[in-house]
Amino acid sequence: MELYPAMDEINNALKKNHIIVIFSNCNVEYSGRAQSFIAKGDRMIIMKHDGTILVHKPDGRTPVNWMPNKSIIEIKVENDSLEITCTNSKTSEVMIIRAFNIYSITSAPLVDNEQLRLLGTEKDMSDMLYSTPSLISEDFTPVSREEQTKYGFLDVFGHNSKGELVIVECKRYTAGLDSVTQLRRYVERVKKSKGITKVQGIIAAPNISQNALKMLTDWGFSYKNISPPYRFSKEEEKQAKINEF
Amino acid sequence: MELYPAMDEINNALKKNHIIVIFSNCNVEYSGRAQSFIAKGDRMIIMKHDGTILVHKPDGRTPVNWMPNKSIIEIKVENDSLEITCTNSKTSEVMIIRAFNIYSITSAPLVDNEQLRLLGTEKDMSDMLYSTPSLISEDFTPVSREEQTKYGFLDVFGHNSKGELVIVECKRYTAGLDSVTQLRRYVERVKKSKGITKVQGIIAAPNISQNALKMLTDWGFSYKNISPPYRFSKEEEKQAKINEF
DNA sequence: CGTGCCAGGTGCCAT
DNA sequence: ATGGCACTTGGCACG
Repeated sequence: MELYPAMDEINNALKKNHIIVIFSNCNVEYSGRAQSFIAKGDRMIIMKHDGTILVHKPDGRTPVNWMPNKSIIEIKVENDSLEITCTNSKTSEVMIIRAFNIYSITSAPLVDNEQLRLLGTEKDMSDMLYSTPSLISEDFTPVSREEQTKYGFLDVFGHNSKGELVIVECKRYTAGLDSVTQLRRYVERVKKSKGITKVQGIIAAPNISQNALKMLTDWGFSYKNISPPYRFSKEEEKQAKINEF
Repeated sequence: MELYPAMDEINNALKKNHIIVIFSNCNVEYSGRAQSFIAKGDRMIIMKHDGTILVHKPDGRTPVNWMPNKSIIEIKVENDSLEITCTNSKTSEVMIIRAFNIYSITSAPLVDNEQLRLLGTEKDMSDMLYSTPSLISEDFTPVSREEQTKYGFLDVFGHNSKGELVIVECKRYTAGLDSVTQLRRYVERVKKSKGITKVQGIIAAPNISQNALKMLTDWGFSYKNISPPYRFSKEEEKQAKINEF
């Protein structure tokens, strides 16, 4: 495809706020939070109307280069290439794509007002523990969940029958060393704020690494094997079907 | 576009290991590590020949749904839709796309053997501090960098002239509470392993949050303002913006 | 806006 | 495979 017609076609599609996909042989230069370069190769360039730009290799889940939304696109023809300069003033980033061959340009005015509904997050997990505290222990009364208390952000926070405070840190995957240090930080913060020495710390997760478990018990905390919920409730499923029509 | 021809075109492109881009009106259902659903809307579907599948909304950097590589794609025509089922046996995930309208299908045999070269990572930063330790202090002699010592992962590890051990934790962005707890964990590990009480802990970063700085000093550690190579410091960035006008 | 923290995180490299 | 951790992390919620 010739460079000038390609430039015109892209600029037209940009003007119409279309989403644009370009298959091309190009190199990419990036400068901003870091600096990068990738030499000539066949790639897919995606331009979204919010100013997001993605450059994808033929393989892999993650774009090899990208620019955040609200980026500005400028195109000009150089000797042997289409030079696409993407700048973002907010983040002080620049990405320059030099396309030496353009195989195809596709664009379309996509409209999508729907939002993803997701179940099985850590929030769902802490909600579950809040409403069914016996999953943690018969001797646990939750007080707050997923809240920014004055002691910090605590997943589930409550007390036992002796009145001792209990802090539960949820992880939806394997808990590692970082999870334990996080719990420790919360416990220390509460201890210091309240001027008390006895606070129970619990990690609730479907799994925990060996090192993390050792560090956990060394610090006098405990582990409870709990998996996050991951299914829509009956009501939500019904609602999903209704929304479709 | 009719459903049967669309199915044939996609299957042909899959057979040829092309990268495929489909603009369509579809809903998407996901089940695996969590569960999700998004109702009908215009989206871009990308199929890569390594089995990666991405579903993009017209906006945003992140795909609304996706499947990891080595996923298997099966397509069939239902009453009113093209049903694209993506399964990954390794991760036990399933994604089902129901396309009610197919606006366009584009495919191409992209070849890309190049790899991204990236500068300004945390590794580059620890390399810099290792080769130019005076950036930390005139009284600092590094011994190892980015190595799995028997004390754990330490970014830069060394000693001062009094023979006291020094641990430097690098961050290429603003250091937060987690950075401080990470440093503390490393310092404690070394102290315990060596049976010593005096270990210097230093955070090297271009910036540090107020809370993190307080926790850092509370724990007797210190902060050194250092930017990763190839990245402007906060002040330089500000200056750069001023110079633009 | 910065700060904190989850994510269906992803990717890389180590044991 | 599991684990420990950085990432141009991205994204959101809250002070």
